[in-house]
Amino acid sequence: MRAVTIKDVAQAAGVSKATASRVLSGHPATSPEARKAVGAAVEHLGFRPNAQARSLRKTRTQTIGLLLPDVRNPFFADLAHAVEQRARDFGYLTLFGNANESVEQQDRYIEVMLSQRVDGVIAAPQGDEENLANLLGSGVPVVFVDRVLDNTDVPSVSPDNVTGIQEAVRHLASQGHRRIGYIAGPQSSSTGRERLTAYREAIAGTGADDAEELIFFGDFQAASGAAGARTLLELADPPTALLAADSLMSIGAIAVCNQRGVAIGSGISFVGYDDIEAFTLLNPALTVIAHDVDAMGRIAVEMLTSVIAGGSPASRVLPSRLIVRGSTPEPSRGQHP
Amino acid sequence: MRAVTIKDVAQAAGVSKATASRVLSGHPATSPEARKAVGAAVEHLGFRPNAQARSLRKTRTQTIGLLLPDVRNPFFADLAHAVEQRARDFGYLTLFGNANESVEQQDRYIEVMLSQRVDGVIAAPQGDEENLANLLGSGVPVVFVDRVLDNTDVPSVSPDNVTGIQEAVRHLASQGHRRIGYIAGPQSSSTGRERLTAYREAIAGTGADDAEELIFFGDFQAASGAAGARTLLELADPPTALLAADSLMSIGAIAVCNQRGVAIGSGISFVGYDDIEAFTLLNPALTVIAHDVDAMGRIAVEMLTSVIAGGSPASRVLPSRLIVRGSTPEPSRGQHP
DNA sequence: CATACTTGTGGAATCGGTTCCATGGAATCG
DNA sequence: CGATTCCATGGAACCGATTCCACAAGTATG
Repeated sequence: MRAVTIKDVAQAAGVSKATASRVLSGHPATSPEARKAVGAAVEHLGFRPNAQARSLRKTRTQTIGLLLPDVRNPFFADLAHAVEQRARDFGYLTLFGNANESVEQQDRYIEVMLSQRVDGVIAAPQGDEENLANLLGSGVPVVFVDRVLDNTDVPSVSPDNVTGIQEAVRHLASQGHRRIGYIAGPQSSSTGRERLTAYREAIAGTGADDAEELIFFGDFQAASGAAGARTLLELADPPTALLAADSLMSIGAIAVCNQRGVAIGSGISFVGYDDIEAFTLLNPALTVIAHDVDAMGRIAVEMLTSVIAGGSPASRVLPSRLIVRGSTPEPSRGQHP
Repeated sequence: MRAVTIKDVAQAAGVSKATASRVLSGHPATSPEARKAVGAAVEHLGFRPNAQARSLRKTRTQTIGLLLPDVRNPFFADLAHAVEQRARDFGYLTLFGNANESVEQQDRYIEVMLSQRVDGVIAAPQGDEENLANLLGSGVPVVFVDRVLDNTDVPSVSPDNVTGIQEAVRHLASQGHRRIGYIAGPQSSSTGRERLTAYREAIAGTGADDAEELIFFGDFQAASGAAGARTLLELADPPTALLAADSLMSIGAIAVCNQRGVAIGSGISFVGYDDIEAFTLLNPALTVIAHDVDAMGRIAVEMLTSVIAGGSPASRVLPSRLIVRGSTPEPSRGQHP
């Protein structure tokens, strides 16, 4: 069962390969008769062009690579979905690479994508420039998403890591909280660093307790969120409010609070990161720092197509905002401040 | 900045293209000198073989397609991750196709995958055989995962849709529940049909109330779970326990219960489907029907490699089991039966 | 009416690898 | 020692599309 080729189509239509190809690619210099004959042959034979052969000849593959740390993280799943949908609009196929939170696997995927000759890459980078040297040195158009690397001039779309945290800290302080625990992300990522700085500045601005013991350093994974909650709850003078720097660490921390019978909303106030669907299930629902993941994915694709076309779009920072729900109630309503 | 080709490598190493190719593909008939020279040239020039050209000549692309309804569903995200990891072990790249719960997009992705000449496809099919005619008629090896299509002899890995539901219904009945509401999946999918049949048989077996009004037909999406919970809670004689046939409908239903102040665990008992991480956050934690998603993904890949190798592996059904947690408490402990 | 410009077409080259086949030299055998 | 086998190698064909180029026929222009 050999696949049908354009040669078979040409033969069946009584024209040359060249003419068949022109008809199929919508070239204007084709006669109505040729169009009709080729169309009929394609239909009859069930011809499906070989994408490999096409992209070998053209230099474009109409494929972009999307390099993510982990699809199982709801934030990245949403991002993947948004990127894929928008890429489709531009006629691009998206090749997902799941680095599985490892720089080695990230490197392997970079190699694969370059071998596949993707037309461009959208990456949420892990590690530093060195880990991405292959990609950055390849000349392939790249756009960073969610995270940024210093010392590079790669265009990026990232969330505003300052405003959301600021609003959250002020919100908690205005409710009388003085000890606000913070489960930080890894300082190797721009996101982790910027959010921590924002937390420190906001704490200083409100005059709340700035003890270093209130900060736990996690790694954006659920387990580290759990570890953070344990550590902070066991302090001699434990925090009355918790703030976590990403969705998975929020999940881990909430699980620990539940296990220990520390009731969220009454026993402790909690602000999570990313407005994922599951957070609305909690009772009370979670106050979160939200940003528009769909927009982030869409814009990343648009920026990449611009880079592919030879442009050099400016990096963008998308707004974050605090969505107040039941997990950070007014002190008068049962919260011990 | 033209890409480095094997011709450049051959030239730099002072050998022919043929020899360079043999060295690169590990052909035994190569001299140590040739290996050394080619190796050095590859290193020096930064050669990266063009996957397009290679798969054009060989008939294999070392790529498999994974066709899923929606990555944003945590169950499918986990499945995607498992498939990708296992495929990697076999030297395959995974091309994700997100059908976005639409048969049109599914069809589009089938076309893309066939054009890309994937070596095989793992699919959680939507619709019926007709919607997959292109794929099934193409001669490309296919394995179904999670869902099954009748009237086809495609090998599949699916969860045991009977045992888990049975255990859940018996568990609830043994706690004294007589009216057990069921939020069913779409009857167009094998999973939806089998789970409903299991529910009906289990209800009959325990002698609980088998009123048709206790069954709501959803579509495996969160919104339909919410609609189901609303409808069932508004019955003149509402159920004292709810059971939902997938994770997203569970999420929707739980959200509605929370909104209405119907406390899960005390106001109503609830059994969810799929043991996703977020469910453990709930307080009380959710009793669920769980199955081993990782195993499902791994086995699907193994079966597909077997089909690619010319075998015809037997379909497999993986066990489900009930994990009892706080959302279905003993009646004596605060549950009104 | 001769020249120039379109228009549709087919032959052939091309993209970057892999692989068949022929060749020459070294090793092995009777 | 001659015949056979083995090994490493290079030339050339090939995979399936696209595209350059030349050409023939038809149309517009001076």
